[in-house]
Amino acid sequence: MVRCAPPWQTIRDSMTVVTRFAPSPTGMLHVGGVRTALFSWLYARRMGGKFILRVEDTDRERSTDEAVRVILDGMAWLGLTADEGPYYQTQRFDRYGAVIGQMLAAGQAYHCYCTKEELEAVRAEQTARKEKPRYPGTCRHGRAPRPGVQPVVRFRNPAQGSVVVEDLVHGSVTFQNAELDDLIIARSDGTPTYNFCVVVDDWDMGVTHVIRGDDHLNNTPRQMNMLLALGAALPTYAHVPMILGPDGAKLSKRHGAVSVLQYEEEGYLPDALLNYLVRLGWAHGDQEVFTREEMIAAFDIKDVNRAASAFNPEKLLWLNQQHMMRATPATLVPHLRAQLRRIGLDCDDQALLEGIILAQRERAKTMKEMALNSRFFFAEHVEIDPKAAAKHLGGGGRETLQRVRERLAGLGGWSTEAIHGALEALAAELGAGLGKVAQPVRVAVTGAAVSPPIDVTLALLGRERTLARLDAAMAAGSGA
RNA sequence: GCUCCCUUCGUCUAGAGGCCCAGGACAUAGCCCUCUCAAGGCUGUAACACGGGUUCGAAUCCCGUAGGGAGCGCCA
Repeated sequence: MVRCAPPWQTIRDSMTVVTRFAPSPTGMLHVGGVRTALFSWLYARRMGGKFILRVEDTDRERSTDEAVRVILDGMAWLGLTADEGPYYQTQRFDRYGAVIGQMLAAGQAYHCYCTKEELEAVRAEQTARKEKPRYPGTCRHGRAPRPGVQPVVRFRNPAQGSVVVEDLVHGSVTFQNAELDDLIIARSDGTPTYNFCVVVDDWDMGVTHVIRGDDHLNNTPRQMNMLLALGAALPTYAHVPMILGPDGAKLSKRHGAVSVLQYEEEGYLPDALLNYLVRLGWAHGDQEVFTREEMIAAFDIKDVNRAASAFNPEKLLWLNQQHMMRATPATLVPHLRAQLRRIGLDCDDQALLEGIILAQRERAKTMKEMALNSRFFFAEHVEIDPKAAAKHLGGGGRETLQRVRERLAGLGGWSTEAIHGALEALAAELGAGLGKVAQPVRVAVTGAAVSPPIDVTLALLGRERTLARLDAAMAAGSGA
């Protein structure tokens, strides 16, 4: 992970766009984070720039390996490949320490000997007075070290003037420096804090466009002040709105705030998830379905909306099916195989799997659902749904099955056309509609009253299995 | 409480002063197609948060109000 010559020190083209996704592994990567990552990735791709992945793990207490794994695997599954990284902040502590030392020496930062208890007391008073809780500046103008107190380091924020954030999605936002207090950049144990690390990292890595959740908009002026103090160039900011749960409330575990990998398990296609997420807060005319290439070609961070949007599972489902129906069957085969394996079915017959995909994709919203609906193709014996049997195998049902069996057994070829012709001819002889013949066969062969067209179903199933199941259904019927 | 942000159909959105008694999509209702279920096609219900301005004219500009969100941490 550690490299001798970090790329940002060798490649330094100020003209190219550099974006980054900097998740913190304190919680699972969910759709909210993924969308921010997507916007950064898309923008870099669109501008022919670079996309960096950086893991913000400065909070060693709350960071977990599991969360890091989900970030890495999730990004890989989605195909949001980084041009650099992953970098880890915990491996850059020396660098942060050096910058802090430099700022201390320059008077841009200072030691603060106030204890947590003292500060909490001050905050309590301020809140009681209905004031904004803030650091009172006790140590700002120098203070003798206090025995037994390990000091923190605070950034000396300008007291006067204002900072204007020229945000790509919000426009200009002005903050008064008087509203900003001196934030802690190093804890008493010496470890640097988030707001400081991002600043150093984005600076070192040459990030030109900071695209992140709008919960960071309030942090931006302080970060800009630090960048200014360091003599660094300011990046362009774009604060994208957050995603709400389907109920309009904050994204919760109940819906949405689950690991992205959950969507893989549920049978969603990466392109469909990405397509869904890009349309949350962004649009390109009336277009709903986008391929990756189309997204890259049409995307611009400037077109992103300012308002938060609610996650809608139904539309994701619809889009997933749209992508399933537009994909080349062969590209879906690995997905189908994986889902079949989950339910204990192993099949490596490429032609059969492609045939099933073609037959099933317009009646399944996810690859998981497709696998579930296709079990009868592989099972040794089918369990016949009693309700379906009662409806279609009673009365003359069994007699119909016998006649179908005779026709199919003597059929010259085993194609959808041949099967279709035989069943239709039989229906005509019986003076009934195709349904009168197809439904009993469907129930006998699939166990249910629902399946792809009967000719397609039988063709895929094969003559041997078809006849065996017709026999089994007739035998079961006579026994009852 | 203070600071900042946000507000078009149930949901995602188009709309950058007249093209809008507001368009598309999901969902929903009905119809068509049809061997089942789907997919597909057609039709319908449904929105500019509210109040003032500016203007010949406002969803679009300005000011308020209300509601929602974020930040105010030795969390990120």
